[in-house]
Amino acid sequence: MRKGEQTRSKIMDIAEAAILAKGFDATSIEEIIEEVDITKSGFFYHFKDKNSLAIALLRRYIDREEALFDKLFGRAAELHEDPLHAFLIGLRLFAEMMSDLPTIHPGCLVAIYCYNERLYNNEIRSLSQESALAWRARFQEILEEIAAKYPTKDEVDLVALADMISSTFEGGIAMSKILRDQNVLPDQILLLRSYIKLLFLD
Amino acid sequence: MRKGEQTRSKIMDIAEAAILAKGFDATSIEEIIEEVDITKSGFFYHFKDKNSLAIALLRRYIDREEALFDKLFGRAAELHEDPLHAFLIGLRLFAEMMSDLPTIHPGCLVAIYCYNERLYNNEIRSLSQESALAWRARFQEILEEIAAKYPTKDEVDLVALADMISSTFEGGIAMSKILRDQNVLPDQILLLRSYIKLLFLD
DNA sequence: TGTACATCAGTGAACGCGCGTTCACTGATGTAC
DNA sequence: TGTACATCAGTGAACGCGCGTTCACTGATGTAC
Repeated sequence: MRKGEQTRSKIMDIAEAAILAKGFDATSIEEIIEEVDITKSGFFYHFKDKNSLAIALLRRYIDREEALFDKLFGRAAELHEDPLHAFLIGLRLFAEMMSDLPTIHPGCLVAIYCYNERLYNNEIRSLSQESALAWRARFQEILEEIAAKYPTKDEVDLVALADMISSTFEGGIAMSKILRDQNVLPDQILLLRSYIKLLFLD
Repeated sequence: MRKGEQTRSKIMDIAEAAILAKGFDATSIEEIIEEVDITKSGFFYHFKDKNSLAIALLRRYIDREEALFDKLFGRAAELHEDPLHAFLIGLRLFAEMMSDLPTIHPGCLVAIYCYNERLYNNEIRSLSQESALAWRARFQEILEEIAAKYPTKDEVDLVALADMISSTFEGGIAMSKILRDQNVLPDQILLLRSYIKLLFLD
């Protein structure tokens, strides 16, 4: 890795942590560069303005989240050939991962941005929406495969059910933060899992 | 209502709308007073600083939310004497109310603050946590009454289940905003209702 | 009923500071010949 | 192998503006006697 790339990702790491903890506006370039140990002009060598930092962080975050879900539910599919049981395993792996964090989940950048929304910033809104639609598509596909094999015990819209995974994630993070209790997020994921089980099984 | 009180609540109304739309830091006193049509000193006559506006807004928001839940689930209890069915009715009323909003749900102040968190501000953190604990207590009581009568079809922690109502609310709002689709929130509440039904009934 | 004083609900001007941004410059490293 | 030039990865100083906050003052309304 070239030196510039190293500095650039150091800026992004530190900025992301600060933004997740305090919000975008409350995080100043000044405090970022102090921790990175470069000057302000050094920052502007890597990012043309603060907004392009925000966008770079969002892109990276979305890619990582995507990769995480690939890994998680890919692994689950390896462990069981039945789509429903694989999904239930995936949700448990997900809950375990959220439970094993050393601290409270730092938060979701997409949610942060949606609560720090500047009306003029269309790119961030579009990126966020697209990533939420990608999550929806991912889970919708899984759920349709399940529904083709298992009849549901209650009448539900599979698109809304697909959104429930993201919604549980966002809600669980928010409640974990508000209650200052890191167990809330994994517990909510397990409740979601319980619902999926009751909905499709026995 | 005295003139001062009128101005004060006008400041709060306008500030709340702006904060829910853009976040706390992104909302300047300048833009608030312009819409209220007073001078900056007029603002500081009513609030000693920006932070005390934040606290006043949070207290009012929590009180209103509390009153809304009282009304909703009180009405539901009038409509059915059985605790489970009353709760299911309450959740449907809740979903309907969120569905009938003229626009996308403006957001939850508690969540906004948790994502705009200044580390130094303990009062806001405590107020938020207390209100989340109050929501938990409210729903835990209902759920225990239900569980005493109906055995659950899956092993669940009633405290986590009580948090699920708040979590669904927060997650649904966030996903509604991210997806720019106001149906997401009521749909998620209905899925929560479906889970409660499958968990306790038949 | 009139006067004196207090409180209410603000105004107007100024201040200072932090923050994002710009711009001219620079030493170190890489590349072409 | 040495020289010329280009690119990389920044530095240092300055700027301007918006923002939260302060402070001395003021007209309107309320209250006591």
